[in-house]
Order: sequence, then C-alpha cells, then structure tokens
Amino acid sequence: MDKNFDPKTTEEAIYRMWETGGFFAPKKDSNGSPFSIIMPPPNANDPLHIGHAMFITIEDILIRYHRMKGDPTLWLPGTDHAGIETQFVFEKKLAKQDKSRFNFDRDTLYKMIWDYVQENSGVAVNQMKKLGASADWSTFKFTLDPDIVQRVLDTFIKLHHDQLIYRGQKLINYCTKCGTGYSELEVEHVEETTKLYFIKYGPFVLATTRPETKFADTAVAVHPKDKRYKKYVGQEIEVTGLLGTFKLKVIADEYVDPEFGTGVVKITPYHDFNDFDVWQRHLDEIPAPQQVIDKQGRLTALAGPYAGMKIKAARELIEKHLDEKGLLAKPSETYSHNVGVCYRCKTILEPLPLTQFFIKTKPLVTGALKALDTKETTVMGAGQEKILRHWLNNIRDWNISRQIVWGIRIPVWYNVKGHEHQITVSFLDKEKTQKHGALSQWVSEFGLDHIKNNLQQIDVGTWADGGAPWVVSVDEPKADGLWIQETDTFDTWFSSGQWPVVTLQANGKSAFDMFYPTSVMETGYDILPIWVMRMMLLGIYVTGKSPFGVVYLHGLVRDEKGQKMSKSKGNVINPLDMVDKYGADAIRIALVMSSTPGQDKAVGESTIRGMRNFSNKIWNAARYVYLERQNNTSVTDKPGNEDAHFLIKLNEVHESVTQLLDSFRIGLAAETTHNEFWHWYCDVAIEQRKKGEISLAALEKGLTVFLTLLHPFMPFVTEEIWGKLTEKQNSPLITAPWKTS
RNA sequence: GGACCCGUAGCUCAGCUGGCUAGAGCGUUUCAUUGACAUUGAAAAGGUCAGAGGUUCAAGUCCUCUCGGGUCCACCA
Repeated sequence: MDKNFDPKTTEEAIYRMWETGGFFAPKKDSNGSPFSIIMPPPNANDPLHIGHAMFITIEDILIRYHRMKGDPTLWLPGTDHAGIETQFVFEKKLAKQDKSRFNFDRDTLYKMIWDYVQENSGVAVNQMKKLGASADWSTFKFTLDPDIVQRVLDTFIKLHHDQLIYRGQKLINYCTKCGTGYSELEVEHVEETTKLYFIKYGPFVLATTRPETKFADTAVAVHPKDKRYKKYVGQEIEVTGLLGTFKLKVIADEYVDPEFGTGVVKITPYHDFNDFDVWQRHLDEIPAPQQVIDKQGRLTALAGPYAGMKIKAARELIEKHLDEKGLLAKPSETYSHNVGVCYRCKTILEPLPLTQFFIKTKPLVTGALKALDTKETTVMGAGQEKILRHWLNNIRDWNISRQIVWGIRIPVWYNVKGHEHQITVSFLDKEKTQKHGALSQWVSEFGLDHIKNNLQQIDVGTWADGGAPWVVSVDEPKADGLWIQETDTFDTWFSSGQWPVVTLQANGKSAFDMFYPTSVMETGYDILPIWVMRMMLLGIYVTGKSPFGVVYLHGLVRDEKGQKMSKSKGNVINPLDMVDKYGADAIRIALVMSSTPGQDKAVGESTIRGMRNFSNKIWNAARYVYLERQNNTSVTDKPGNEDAHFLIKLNEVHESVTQLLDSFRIGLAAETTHNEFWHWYCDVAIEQRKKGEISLAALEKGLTVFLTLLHPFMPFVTEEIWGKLTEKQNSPLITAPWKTS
C-alpha cells in the first residue's frame, strides 16, 4: 500500500468494476423489503452543479445502505428535457448565428434542439458516475423517450376523460422574450422601483404605474365607501385623453384602497390580474375588454399612434405627451413595488389574456392531503410539510400550455373548418419566410397541408368569438373536418410530475409492482410546490397511491460564508473540479456531514480539503492494520478477552449509525461515523494496539465494520482498501452485508 | 399583511422523542514526529447555547414574549 490514497488513479477503475459487475441492478430475489428512489432528472443539456452533487450523494448513501442491508434496491436515473430552459439556451445559440425560432417551422426546430441535446447528453450522466452514483443505468429514462411520452399523453387523456382538463381564457403571465406563458409557480417576484403617474382623468385624478395600458381601460373604480367619489358611482364620466374623448363607467369595488394614491383606479382587465378580477365581479357593468399589448410586448392598434412601440418606449413617450397636453395632475412619485419576472430570463412578465389548457387541481388535492394525514407520505425538512399543506390548500388551476416546441405536443386537434377567420397561424412559405395572419387569408394560396407542414404556431379563437371545436387525440382524427394539431407543448413539470409512475411503468410491470410506491423522493426544498406537490397530485390520480413514502428535502448548497453561489459573485464551486482535486469521496462527505434536511449547507474548498484528509486517514489506518498483519502472520485470528470493551463499543457505533440511517438522519450518521473512526478507532484503539492492549484480530474486525459503515458515504476509498486488504476481490465491498456477525 | 426557518466556539454548522462534564470541520497557539498517516499526533485557548419569563428533579433541547437575520407566499393601481 502506498503512503497516501490517490483518488485519481483508483476511482475510475473502481466504478468500472462496480458497473461491469452488475452490482447496481436490484437483487430481486433478496428477502428484504424493496427500497427505491427515482432520481430527480437533471436537465439533459446541462453539466452538473454542486446542487446535483448534493442529491447524488444523499441518494447514493441511502441506496448503498439498503443494498448492503440486502434489500432489493433500485435507483432509477433519468434526465429531463427541461422545455423552456433548453429552448431558451438553444435560442441564444441561434441568436449568435443571427437566427431565431421564427426562421424555422416547429418540426424542424424540434429536431434541431433534439440533436443539440443529444450532443450534450451523456455529460451529466458521466459526471454522476464520477461522483460514484450507483444507479441502475439499465433503467435510465429521458422525459422524451417514446415510452415515457406515450404514458404522459395517456394521463392527459385520462384527465380529459374525467373532465379535469379544460381550455379557457385567463390572464396568464407571459414572457415576451421567451415567448411563452407560465403557471404562477414559475413566476419570480422582484422589487421594482418605478414612477407613479398622476393623470387627469375626467373629473378624477388617478394614480398609475402603467400609463401605456390606459388605452385598454374599460372602467374607473373607487371604493364603495369613499365619500369623495360616491356621487360618481354608476355614472359615466367623460374623459379626454391622448386619443380624444371617450366615456367610461365608474364602478365601486372593495378592492380599491381609498388611502392609496387618489383612491381612483383605472380598470384594465386584460393587463392586470386585479383588474381582471374586478371585471369578473362586474361583468354586467363593464364592457368586454380589448388588448393593448401583444405577445411581442408591443402596443396594439388600440394605441393609435403608439401602436408597434415597445412598452418602455411607449411609456416614456406617453408621459411626455401627457405632460405636453397638461394631463398630468402633478409630478410623478417614485414608487417601489413587486413585479413578476420570468424565472429564466428575468424579463418582466406581461399579464396577457391567453387561451390555454388547464388542469382542475382542487379535485386532486384531497388525496394528497390524506396521504399526509395518514403519514402515507412524510416530509423531512424543517417545517416543509406545513408549507406543502399550505400550497395544497391554496392551489390554483394549473396552466399546462407552453408556447414552445421543445416538449410534448399537446394531443389536441382543432377542426378549423368554418372557423378559418378566427384562427391565426404563423408558418413558413416556400422561401422560409414567416407568414402570419388569419388562416382564411392564407389557406387558398398555400393549402392546408403546406400550412400544417410548415407551421410555427396556431392561435385558435377565444371564448369571446367561439373558436374552433377541439378533440383530444394523439393522432389526427379520422372524422370529417380540417384538422390542425395544437402547437403548444406541455409544461415540463406535467411530464416530470408523473416521473415516478411513468419511469417505473416504462421499465415493465414487475418493476412497477415491486417498487411503486417508491421509498424516498429526495430533492431540494426549492422545488417542493412546482415538482413534489405535483408528483403527489398526479401520482395519486393515476395510481391511487402516493408516489413516495418519504420526501427528503435537502437544503441549498452555499459557499463557505453561507452566501448563495452565483456566477456573478464568482463563488461557484464546480463539483467536478473538486472531484479532480480531492476525490469524489471528499466532496461527498463534505456535502452531507452535519447537514440537516431543509437547512442550507455551507461548503467551501477548505471543508472538502479537510474531508480529503479524512479519506487519507482511513487509508492509513487500514495501512497500519495491513502492515502489522504482514509482519505478524502468527497472531491469533480471534479477538480475546482483552477486546471485550472494544467490541462492545464497536457494536454500539454500528447500531447508532444504523439507527441514524434508518431515520434518515444522514448528516448525523456521517458525523458519527467520522468522529468514531478518527477520534476513537484511530486515536484510541490503534494506539491501544500499539501498546498491546487489544488484539490485532479485534482491530481487523473494527476495520471491517468501519469500512462497511463508511462505504455509503465514501465508496471509493473504502472499496479500494477492501480490495487491497484481503482476498476479497471476488466479493467487493459494495455487495458486503451491512451487519456481519 | 400571512407563513416558515434560523440566531450554539473566530468562521461554517451538528446536537432526534429534555439527562451535556455542550461537539465537529476550518482557523488560532505551543510542543512533538525518520515506523499507519505532516493530507499527522499531543496539549491548549475560545461558549452565562440571542435576551426575558415559564413548565420540570433536570432546558441548548418544551411553552410564551422580545430583539436580530434569512426565505417563501400574498399584495395598493
């Protein structure tokens, strides 16, 4: 044995040995109870970051532990197509070539992204292997694998059959840059400092931050008890604005805060969530709204001379013109409030009226709450179960439509026959230039087939104008009519929300029967509502059982000062660099030592270096035992009376680590193992041995036990020692029993 | 406005159903070391466990309040 342990020259060979030995596949004939974890699928297109290293480590620890205990153990890996994220990255790449998504029809664009993802896929998988992930790669699934897609579509069809799907027009948070709408869970709120304008509005002065939307005003609202304005309620007022004079109804609604601004609010239902709600409460008083901002973030024809301008430019110009016409009642104030931004590109989201597909979520909640009540599913992670309940109790219908191509196309077909006027299409002509407009405008020139084959997007009518009838079908319906498939794709989370169910199903009935519901879902607390909650909703809906028994939520990994890692701060730790430098074992145990579920974890390079020292310590303790055995072949092979105390203590350590792992206190288990090994086995026991107070056989026994205990946390160094130590090469440590008699 | 979490050595954090003479890693000081390991060892400094009440034979651990920090949600145009 060398003086120091060198991860660089050993880890790869060890991993290969495990993999070719087939040790990652569940031993289905063992008599323990099945243990399974479905890996949270990382973005297929992205290299791993430290957060991935965290989940790989925790899950691998649990998996290795249960495998050694003799349970049939499955860790099912996979990757996610990550719809918006990936398409966003790809579009940035296109932009560098002076192209955009609008230069391609949707099928071509899809194929291009597919190829791009293929180039990069494999990177994440290889990195997971470097970290020692003992996943069963033969069960690997990608969210766009045909067998997965089929099952995701089946779920949609089932939901539709059970009347849990509807198509409806609502105000949607829409990113004009990414070109898609979101569900409310993907919206990030940030504080924005903006101007609060005071505009003369007929007899009123109103305060607004968005003068550019005033062309779409449909009413003016005041608080019902506001004495100042009581006489106007129900009246029509005459307002002179930039585009001339018009009339608006004054309504009373509790929503208006008389203390704020002037106590008068313009109602712009299509561009503000609160205004939309006010409209819904006063449908008979307020006329149907119109849209003044379009999906490109430009003003529509409704804005007259401002049509075509971007929001920000329009706002500035409108301010100027209002000022010139004396329509500003007083100078604007600086005002700070929260706005929703795209979680991906941080663009301010526009509330826009869009017709999308929704899942009725309320009927699905009951089962999830019951699973929590009965402890069918328990949540580990500082107070996170309460948070999950809060989300469940305040859930809204789930918008699953995304206006991107990188995803699973919604299996809905529109019969456009007779509705050609209401339907807007974008497609490419033979020269690959974009055509946009009503279907009726193009269909005679290009023919329906050309349009379908070169389609970018279809916009079917809204509730207001009827729109085309639609049916749910994977293939084009055979029925009479002219059929065009919806161009929207599912929210990525709709497919990953079914992940435990569909991945196991796609691995065959026996896998599903044996491993569903899974034992543990391990992921970061930051995706509790967006992912974990939805897996519960859909998993229970499809199978009747909650998809996992334990939800283990790890914290976010922060830098050694406890600050969030970010590229701009330059404090990002790349886990693969650390593997190169200190070995996979070091970063693994550094991540989990003294960590607590739900609590963020600070990790710096010095922590990892310290743990590299620990792996070397293990190596050298083993080296001591090894060398002494070589020099003392005659020493008795059995512990003697003098070892009683040592053996009792050894057993206590084993039991306490076992107990900690059984109760998912992984951080404490790592800490206990570390402390007992270093500060008892090395500092005390080996020193006792040097003085002849305990037997070599006992020390060897101790080493075996500690290698077993340490293996889930630090699989490489322990496996390497195991191989060196005896003639055990034929049965590697990964398969060793957890408890030897 | 609502909810959740945290405040324990210089720094980052463990400490489960109350029994602690309060621990670890990193850092600091002194000494040691050619035989497992300097990626080391020994010793040491450093903590009225944020504060105040309460429950208890016993509280870092349970309860209440106060102060301080963080996160999420909801939001007044």
